[in-house]
Amino acid sequence: MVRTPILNVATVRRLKAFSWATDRQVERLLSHMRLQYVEKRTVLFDEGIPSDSLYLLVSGVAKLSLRSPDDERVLVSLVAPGELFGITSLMPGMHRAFRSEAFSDCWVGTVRPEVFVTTLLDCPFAEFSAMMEGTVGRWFALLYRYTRFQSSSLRQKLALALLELARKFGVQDARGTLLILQLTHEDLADLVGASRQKVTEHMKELERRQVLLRDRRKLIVHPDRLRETAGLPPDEK
Amino acid sequence: MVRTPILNVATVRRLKAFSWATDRQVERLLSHMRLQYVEKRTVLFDEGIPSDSLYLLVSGVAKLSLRSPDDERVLVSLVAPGELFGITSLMPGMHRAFRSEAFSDCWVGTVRPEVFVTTLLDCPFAEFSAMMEGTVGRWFALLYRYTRFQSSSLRQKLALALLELARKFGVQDARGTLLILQLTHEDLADLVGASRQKVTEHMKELERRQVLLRDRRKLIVHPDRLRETAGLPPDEK
DNA sequence: GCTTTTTTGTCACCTGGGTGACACATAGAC
DNA sequence: GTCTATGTGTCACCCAGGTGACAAAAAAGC
Repeated sequence: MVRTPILNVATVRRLKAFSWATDRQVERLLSHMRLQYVEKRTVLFDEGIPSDSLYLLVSGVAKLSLRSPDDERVLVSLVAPGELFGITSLMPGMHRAFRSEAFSDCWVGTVRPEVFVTTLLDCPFAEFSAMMEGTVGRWFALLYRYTRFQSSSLRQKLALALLELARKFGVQDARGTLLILQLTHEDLADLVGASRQKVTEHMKELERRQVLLRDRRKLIVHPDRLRETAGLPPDEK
Repeated sequence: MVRTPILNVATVRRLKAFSWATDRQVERLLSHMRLQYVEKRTVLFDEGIPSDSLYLLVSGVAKLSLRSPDDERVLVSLVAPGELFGITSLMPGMHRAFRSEAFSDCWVGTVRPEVFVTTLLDCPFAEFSAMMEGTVGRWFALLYRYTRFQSSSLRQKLALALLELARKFGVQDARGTLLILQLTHEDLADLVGASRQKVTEHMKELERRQVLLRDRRKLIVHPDRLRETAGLPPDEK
């Protein structure tokens, strides 16, 4: 028989994530939190779905993972009791980057991110969330890239890196997206963690396949084809 | 001759990071921002130093990198004009995780994170910053691990992963730090992106070197020795 | 223009880690 | 206790990508 865990103000305040909050805030938060028992292996949320709740792991162990192009699963992280997860919900219009499932039987608390923010910080959620996007959004994008790197070939890593560069430094051009940046193969090698020589080889190959082309030392890339070679689903914009 | 760029309210409001702010807020922020010209290759901040300013890249390209154990540099990311960086300053007591230097000649704006937060969000910095730690702190820790993975051998990756697990799931024990978690070699393999067989081999090796030991299916690790095998500087706590 | 330095392209060779296969150990299930 | 699952240990073999070396091509100085 499963016992409902005690989740009172004192218990919660002992968690690192809430140690700075007042009793009143924690009390209010708890009154808006839905507590549920989740059996091992149950999926809490899956990659790609809209991100609209924030979770608190009360007991047990949860798991964040993602499915790589060749369908292996990458275990991104294990969540310990007392941790908040599902944090993309704090940024506007985000979708889940990882899948979350119970690694063992868990008790999980769920709150709406708006409630979480307005209760603990008393500032409008929209502003907080825009602020998060402008600041830690970069971390998130990096984490996204690096976790995908995990199970990728060099060619796929290059494609992922070039996609990120195109998003940041790309301008539309008749022939594709022009990167307004002088990058040497060595820079790219440092970015994907490979040797300069192999980067040269793969860049030639990508050029041959018309995934990109070079005008002097400027690159012009084709985002759709990059997504394809990176093994990402087409577009998603 | 270098011209000082125009940095007025209208210009800044056009940046994605500030599009949601009011004119008054942007104006106040600008009045507290120090603008400086930074020549290519100049280091803005280095890994490990206390993180106490927030930066806005006005023009040019900046670079975030880290030095790996074997002294290669990993290029973590390139920063585009209009982006904020040096974001660890928004979390309490953090140190720089990456080195930042000018990839090309740049104009860079500097603000104190307290001013940034209180101006744009009008809530106390201490609370905001504690909130960040409790929520996006996890992302940051993950990013830290994954960027170090980049230039590490499998043994080093295992050590890094085990360190993270020890921090989250470790309890002190006479023989070291006991992980209260049943992990199979397959789980570890998924975590570091390797094959189960090689993980078995390296775990045996780590056991032989007394970096860790096993009691039934529970692991007891030795954080200092893990740091050493991971190629991290000793402790830092 | 010419010279020097930096980048690119291409080798041949080596190695860390992936793969498949199978024996052994352990731990639940009954 | 026995049976079956799942986890661990260890092979032999293969391949993506690292390394070093060097020539050709672009850029940058001057």
